[in-house]
Amino acid sequence: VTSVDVARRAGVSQSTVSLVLSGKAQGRVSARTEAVVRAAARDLGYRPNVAARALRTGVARTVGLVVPDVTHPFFGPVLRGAQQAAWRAGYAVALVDVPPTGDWALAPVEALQAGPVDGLMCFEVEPPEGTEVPIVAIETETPGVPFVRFDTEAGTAAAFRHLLELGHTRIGHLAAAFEAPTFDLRTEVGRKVMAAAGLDPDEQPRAVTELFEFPAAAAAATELLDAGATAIFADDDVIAGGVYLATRARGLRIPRDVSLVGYDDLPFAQILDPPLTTIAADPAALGAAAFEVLAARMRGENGESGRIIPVELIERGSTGPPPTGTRRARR
Amino acid sequence: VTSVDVARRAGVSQSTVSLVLSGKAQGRVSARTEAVVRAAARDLGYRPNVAARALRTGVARTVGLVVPDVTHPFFGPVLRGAQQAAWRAGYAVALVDVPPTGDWALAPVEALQAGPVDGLMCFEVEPPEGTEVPIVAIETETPGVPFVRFDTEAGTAAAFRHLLELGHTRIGHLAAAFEAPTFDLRTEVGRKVMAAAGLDPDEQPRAVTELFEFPAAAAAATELLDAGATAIFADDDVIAGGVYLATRARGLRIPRDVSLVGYDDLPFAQILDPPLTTIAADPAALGAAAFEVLAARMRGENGESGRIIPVELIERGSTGPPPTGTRRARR
DNA sequence: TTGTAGGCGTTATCAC
DNA sequence: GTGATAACGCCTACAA
Repeated sequence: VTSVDVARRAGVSQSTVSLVLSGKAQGRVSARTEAVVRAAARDLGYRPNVAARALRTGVARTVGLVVPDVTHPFFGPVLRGAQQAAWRAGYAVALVDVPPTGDWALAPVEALQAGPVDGLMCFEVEPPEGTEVPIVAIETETPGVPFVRFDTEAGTAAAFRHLLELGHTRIGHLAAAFEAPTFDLRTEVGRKVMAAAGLDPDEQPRAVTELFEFPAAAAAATELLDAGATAIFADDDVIAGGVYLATRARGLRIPRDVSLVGYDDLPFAQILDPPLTTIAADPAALGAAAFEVLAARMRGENGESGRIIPVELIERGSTGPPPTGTRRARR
Repeated sequence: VTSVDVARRAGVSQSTVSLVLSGKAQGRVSARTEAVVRAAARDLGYRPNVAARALRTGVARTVGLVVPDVTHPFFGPVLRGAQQAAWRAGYAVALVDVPPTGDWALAPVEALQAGPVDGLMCFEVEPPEGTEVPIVAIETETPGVPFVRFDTEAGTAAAFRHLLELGHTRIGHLAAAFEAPTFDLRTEVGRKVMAAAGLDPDEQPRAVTELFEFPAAAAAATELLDAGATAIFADDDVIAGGVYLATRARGLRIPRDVSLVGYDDLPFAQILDPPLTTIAADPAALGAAAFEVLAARMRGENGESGRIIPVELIERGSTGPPPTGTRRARR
């Protein structure tokens, strides 16, 4: 069913149908004609063909969201936030999951360049070079590209200060191997805060996990435990989850033997035993903000260069004072 | 940059370009010409305009995946599985998150009908009526619609039998209020298995949670605890997570005081304390299978009417024998 | 082996 | 106020 069918049924020309249905009928088409057209369209269940419209107007009313791993629980809410904001603005969101490795990693993104997308939101993914459409970077930064990100500096600093105030002097960093500015920043801020507190950052243990998976994180956490850490800052709640596994295997208890701070406040943080102290970030807000910044860019406004979203330390049960000397010596 | 630009640069006609680049040049275009065209296309960075192609061919090479809640951790892997299968077949996947409530719930789906999509995969969402494109239902069943789903009967039966074999005679069902065949099936199978074991299903406690969220599930779990359940079958791992919260608040221990079986084997199941016994289902396989069935339908093959994917009981630490009479009497 | 021509369903610019 | 008419970029008979 095309606009021609509607026109025929309404007894008008096809262009009148187009005028009416695209809302440009103001003072150009009589109210009577307009009503007839609308009725005909409804009766026929007419829906404009998006391909034809896109071809004619050069606009797809679709934006792409590129993520490195749909599987990570953090993305669901991000997508939902972006989707809602986009929906309100009359846009659809195409989700693209780029394969973690390999040179063809960007193949899916390139496919989008072909025109089905009017803009791109890249989450922790380096925005492709030489793109025609507007881009917004999420949780990553590239010169000249507008961005949306969390206040990682404040979040990380809050986490380390919390541990420091509890009296810890041996704070391990359980880091993600994933290459992204947000993780680099955590390392940097952590070192700075510890240095400011009189600790030598180079003396503090550090371990790296390749995957955002519990067993991998547990292996890395074990290194930290072996290095005598009494507190651990994990780059992410999933990684923090690995610490629960590692301590359990060692017969250690959180927070009695080791304190732990995670990052993201994923839902499962609250059901762990003890519940995880973590930095809460609102992923839906991130997604929505990303779309808004992108929308402004698509409208041609170049004002806003980025947006930083606040985060918050949630103290739950996984942090406490360091163990006394005797208890620590036990192992 | 259009195919006309490529043609001009290669010194051939536009149709020759089209022939070459759509792979239909076999024995119709000379190797030399073909090489020239390809070079020109590469130099110019030509990418066919999908809108134009879709308009001309009537095919979008895109399928939609409709989910009720992107936020649930189960979907990430489903999407990834579908995405991979689709990608290999040259299709893109458009993710659509339908708002959980309200009449406009299907608005996003309707938007897709307009033509941007060649097929639809509906996850736990009632497939819309009178659709033009092929549909496959995931984890839901509608007469006449091909489906892909897990072997819920086997999974549920395995869970209940496991509890029964452990000696439990008071088995609570912590159910999701979410309206879906897969959940109805769990109730039905659970009752059947218990009846077969000589238990009166109507005597067994049952509680319902509206949301797939830990606090809500915890509230419902508390009812079951109050009703004297010594074992709980949860419709889902997230819901099972609520039981950890509820037992902790009550000072009860899993599995000493109450046994628990979840469903889905979400990643966090392994880091809970004790690790959760659950029914493992492979969500990526589900997504991939859904695309395959849909692809067959899109090819016009009407043979396969559905596919059932096996699941498996993973015994971890959350199940054990029921407490002795004395211990139970204590509370 | 290559080129010509027509049309997919819209929107937008003009005449009427 | 309304209706022809011309693109948008691509694919595909069919003609040369």
